[in-house]
Amino acid sequence: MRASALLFPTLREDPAEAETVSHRLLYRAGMIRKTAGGIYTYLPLGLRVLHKVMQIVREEMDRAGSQEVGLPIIQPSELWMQSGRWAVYGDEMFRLKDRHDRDFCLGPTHEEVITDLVSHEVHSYRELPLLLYQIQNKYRDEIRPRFGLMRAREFIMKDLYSFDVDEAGLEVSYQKMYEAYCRVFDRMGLDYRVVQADVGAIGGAASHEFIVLASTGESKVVFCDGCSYAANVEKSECLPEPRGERAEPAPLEKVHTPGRRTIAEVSEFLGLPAWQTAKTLVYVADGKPLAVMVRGDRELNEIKLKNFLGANELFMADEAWTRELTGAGFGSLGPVGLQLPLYADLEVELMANLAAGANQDDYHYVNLNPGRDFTPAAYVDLREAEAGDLCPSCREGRLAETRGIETGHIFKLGTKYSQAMGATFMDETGQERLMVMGCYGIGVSRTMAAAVEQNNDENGIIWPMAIAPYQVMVVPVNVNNAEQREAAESIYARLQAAGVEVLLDDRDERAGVKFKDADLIGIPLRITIGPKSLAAGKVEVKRRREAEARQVELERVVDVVRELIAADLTP
RNA sequence: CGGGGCGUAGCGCAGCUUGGUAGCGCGUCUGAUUUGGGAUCAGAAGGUCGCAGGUUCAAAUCCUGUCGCCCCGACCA
Repeated sequence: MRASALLFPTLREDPAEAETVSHRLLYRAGMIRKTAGGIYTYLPLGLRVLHKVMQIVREEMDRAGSQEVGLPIIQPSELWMQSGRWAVYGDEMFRLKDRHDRDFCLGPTHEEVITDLVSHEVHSYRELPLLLYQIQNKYRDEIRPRFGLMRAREFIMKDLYSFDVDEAGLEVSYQKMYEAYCRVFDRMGLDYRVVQADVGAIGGAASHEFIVLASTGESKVVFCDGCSYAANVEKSECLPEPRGERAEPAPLEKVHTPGRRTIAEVSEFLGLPAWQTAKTLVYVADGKPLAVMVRGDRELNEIKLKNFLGANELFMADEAWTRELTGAGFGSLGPVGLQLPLYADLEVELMANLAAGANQDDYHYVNLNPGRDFTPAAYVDLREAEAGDLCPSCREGRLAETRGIETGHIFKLGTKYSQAMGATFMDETGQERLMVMGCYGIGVSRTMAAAVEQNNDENGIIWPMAIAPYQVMVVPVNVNNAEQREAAESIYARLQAAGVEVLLDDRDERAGVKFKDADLIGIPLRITIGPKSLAAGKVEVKRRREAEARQVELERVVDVVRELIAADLTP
């Protein structure tokens, strides 16, 4: 491709609307443009990256023994009514009507459609296991689309569904996918972690997330320094460990704490460390209020609470409602005299002489002791894991914390959808049985953004070789110089002939402009053809990631480039 | 939906407080001189000031409504 003919409108300045690195750089590099909130247009360079990601995904899904299908974007409401999700899915689903006033939606996911298909077309254990996938646009009317491609309303996803005769079969399919996903992210050259995840609304038995590490990521994960344990903080189990010496219970005391609301303010005022305080929070689960208590220096994990309660809807009560229920506002809540069901984190049981609110504005109790002064309905694992925690798996190592972007998620679904959609088969004994399903997603467009989020510098994107829009950019310093132009054309032709994806910057621009653009769009290799080296029969070959270029004889250029590409394409 | 911010030329912004000829930088077009890290000079094009009402002799500016966008929170690939 010639840069003179390529549509890649690079920008010198950051677009005002873009906050995150990937959004900014993809925009500036002329790879994406916004068409509406959370809806993007892919320009030629951006689309090439997407295609590369898709191709790697496709190859690995095929290699794992699955088959590609094309499912409809527009889906009839009947299927969703059958699974019960038409009512449950809520505002996140784009809904539309046809001219006959029939209800449809834009597919946010495809469990219904695929299970319906399989229920009609597959009837025997002899046809199982079956793994089907597609790569397609998904539509979710996000409450708040943001971060460019990271959380869009229209996005590209690879979704794969497995159908097995039993749990053991599902286990095999799940394992296959786990490995296929690792190969996908390995091949793309991304630094990622596989972590245990919460199953969320999709439901099912087990789940892993594939997290591309990036400090700007939305997901927080913990991993053990001693064993292979890794989990999303939403999921990670917390083992209770006592902190400090277990003191003898002291007499309960009520203290005036004027204006002290936060844990930091209260602990400073009382002269106690935060871990000797506790915070009490009032929540509403499916309309019923309740209170939860965690150590002052910990964070409540709402997902754990939601799972424990088996609640569909959970939110924190606002201050007015909280006051109505407890008699005090935020900052003075505590377990004593509470007229609500109270659930305390496991750690609370190990605490002694702790401080907490008195359910009276500006008053706290000190020397509270669980069992003596208050008794929760239950002690439950409710807090969010954090760095330094004891590993729940090996019980020896300590957890470290990192952030990342969830680019893949695999679930064991079980029979939830096969039951609802009537996906059954005849087994060897003539018995009709439900298929056991799994579902497996990769956010293709999000992966593109995650790759940028992880690979960039002050000059722009640094694409991993495997997903770069072009592998090499050939830059003659001055196209008006015949010698340089001819050398560039010759190298361009030879590289193309050798099957290298090459972009020739034949624009009549100053060298600086071309270098800036090459860096911004992140082409991994650059061949610079300038007067100095050309006089010696050489050109410069520079890796985007490195500062220094190497001098290469003209006739060796193709070989050197191929070697560099091969070295950067991890198996 | 709650909180915060913003809509003025393709992009980034000023002007609005105190109403009175719509401005700057980048980009674009023409010409010249340039050509190894976003050139210089000369000239030019380009804007219903998001939209709709209202106040006023007069509105980008004041008022009301509305639409859209961005950021923070509850959702998720």
